[in-house]
Amino acid sequence: MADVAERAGVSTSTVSRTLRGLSTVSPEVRARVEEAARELNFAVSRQAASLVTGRTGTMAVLVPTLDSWFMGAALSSLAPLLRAAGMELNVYMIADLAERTSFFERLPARRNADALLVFCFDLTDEETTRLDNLGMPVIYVSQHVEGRPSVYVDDVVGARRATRHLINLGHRRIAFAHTANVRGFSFSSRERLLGYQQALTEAGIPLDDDLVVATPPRDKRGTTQAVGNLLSLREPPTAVFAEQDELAASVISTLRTVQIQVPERVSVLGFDDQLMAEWLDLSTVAQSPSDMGRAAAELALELISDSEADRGRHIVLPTHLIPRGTTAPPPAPLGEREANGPAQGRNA
Amino acid sequence: MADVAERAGVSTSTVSRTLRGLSTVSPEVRARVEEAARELNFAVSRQAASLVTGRTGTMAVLVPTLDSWFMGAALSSLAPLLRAAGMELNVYMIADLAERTSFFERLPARRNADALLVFCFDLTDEETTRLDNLGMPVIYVSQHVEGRPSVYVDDVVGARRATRHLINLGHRRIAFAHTANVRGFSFSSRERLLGYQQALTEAGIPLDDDLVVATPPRDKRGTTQAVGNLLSLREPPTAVFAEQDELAASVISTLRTVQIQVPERVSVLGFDDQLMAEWLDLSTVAQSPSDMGRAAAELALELISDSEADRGRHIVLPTHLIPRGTTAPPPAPLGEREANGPAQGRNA
DNA sequence: GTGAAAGCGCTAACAG
DNA sequence: CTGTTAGCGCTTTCAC
Repeated sequence: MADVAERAGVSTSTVSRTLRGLSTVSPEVRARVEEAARELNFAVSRQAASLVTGRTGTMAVLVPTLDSWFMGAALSSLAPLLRAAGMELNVYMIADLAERTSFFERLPARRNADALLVFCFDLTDEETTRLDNLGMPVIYVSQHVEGRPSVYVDDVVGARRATRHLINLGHRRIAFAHTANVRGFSFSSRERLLGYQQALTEAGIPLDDDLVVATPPRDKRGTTQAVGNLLSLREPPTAVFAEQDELAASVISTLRTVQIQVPERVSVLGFDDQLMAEWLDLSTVAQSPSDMGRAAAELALELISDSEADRGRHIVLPTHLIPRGTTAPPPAPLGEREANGPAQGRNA
Repeated sequence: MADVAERAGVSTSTVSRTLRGLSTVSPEVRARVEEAARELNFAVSRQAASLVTGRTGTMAVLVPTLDSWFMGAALSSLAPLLRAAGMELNVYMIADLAERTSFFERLPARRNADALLVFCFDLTDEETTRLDNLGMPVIYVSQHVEGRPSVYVDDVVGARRATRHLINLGHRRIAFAHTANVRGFSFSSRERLLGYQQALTEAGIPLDDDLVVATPPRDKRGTTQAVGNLLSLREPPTAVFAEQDELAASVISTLRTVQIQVPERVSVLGFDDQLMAEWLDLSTVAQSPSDMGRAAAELALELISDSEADRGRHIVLPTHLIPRGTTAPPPAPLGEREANGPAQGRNA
């Protein structure tokens, strides 16, 4: 910066003021400084600046993974907002319990960011408390934490609607497939199960633990086994509500492999409405991680600039049921089919 | 840090030495300092540290998007390496030309990172030169730049292999579908087209521009139109090589919508080997963005710590053809089928 | 093995 | 409107 000052024939203060866009610089001096800066390829060191301002110009995000549809969409929509606000994006990815422990022990974000966005974790009270003392606004995304700023969709309601859709179609044996919860790494899964259970109970359908199956994430074999468990039940389900589109896709693929038609024999319903849902003509519950990312970024920027702002605000975004081709009425029971001909004609 | 020093009854120098793990601290003092630091929840300010060391402890990555399979996988595999090296991950996402221009003009990463990983961009010479003067190692990922460290797969070879697979199956009318190149935002696309063309030429099959179609990324309508163009040709293709799995999925979905069986009537081949390729039983060319991310991170760390290291090194990772269920021999020509009965029986 | 002191590059009063 | 000055919190000589 001294170089720029010298070249422009002014003091470093003036260079600093110019580069920060303060209006208290005369136009001609501003022009000289800007040119000098350009010629010297000068860029302000955020490090040095933050040392004195106390602000880092960085937004930190804590994520369980980066290779998921959800995180990709959320971060992609969040990034332009940060850029517009002149902030950088610092990603802390925590993939396992060891990294998690060390993160919460050392809290490396401390003093190195102006706000933290925590995505998708199922945090313990202790962890939440630890974050309270981080010295910066912490926003919870895709999860709600009592008394802290949160942005999420109502997974319970979404899952309840989804299940009701299946019930309305006439299904009574409805399975719920979820990804095995790597401890504390999936907040929504639990909530969606709850919604599923609520819908069944409301409809007077008894809960059956055998209909709830888990599979490790992105594991073809796991899905095959889970589906196998369902198919070998005394009274197998006529519909499967998968907690995520990816899982739904895997379930469909498994069913079709064994010649079980979807939706004629078994209906499958997802959650997310990823791009692939359209390709697969998958019925699903839509949520928008992009909207969540944006809302979270806006909230964070607000909390950074206005320390008076409401620190307990919850932003709840909507979900929508998108009925497509993988859900249909259940086939007629075996007895009736034999008596009345093909199930197709039952409702004609 | 002064607080920690006081609490531990030592000077800040000693605290600094302790926290950085230097061995010139006596065990008992070290213990005292560490406890004081823990009690005070102290975390070193990277900002202040970097001001004097000149190193920021940050790796910057420049990416065109975050919501793609490729970037997700690459960043997910890269993150643990950085974490192990005690570095943070700073993401610059550039989504359009305006952001791109401003990034290269201002180069905000200057002095705010120790190395820069540039992903997937089709850079101009001017941009490359600009990065040369960034004052930190710049590693190009999923693209090669003459004389600069690069990590990539050989898209030309991969695409040639893919095309050859189709030729070997008996196809002669082979289409190439690629995503419309938003100017300068897709390096691989061009290379894959080249490989496709080479394979055809080697096999003595004339190139036909009508067989090369483009569609905006992730645009169902665009795909429908592109496929429509192919189907309405005087001599339509019997195989489509899609430059990405996602595009292949979209093509298959379009074809099936109009009752054109895959692979009986038209074969479809992808590139990437995403998870969805398995669900769709999609034949494809596998590449590993995870390996690329890891290799890039390792290379970057090496270049940071060893300024003598070879700055022109290229790391080329392999691709593999994964034949699955969406590629098959072409149907017998119409004339022959009429003469000889169903195509199925032709080779019996 | 430890402390004192200088200074990294910048911003924020405060004068002028 | 601009310059001078004093740190921000750390690391790094250099003494001891």
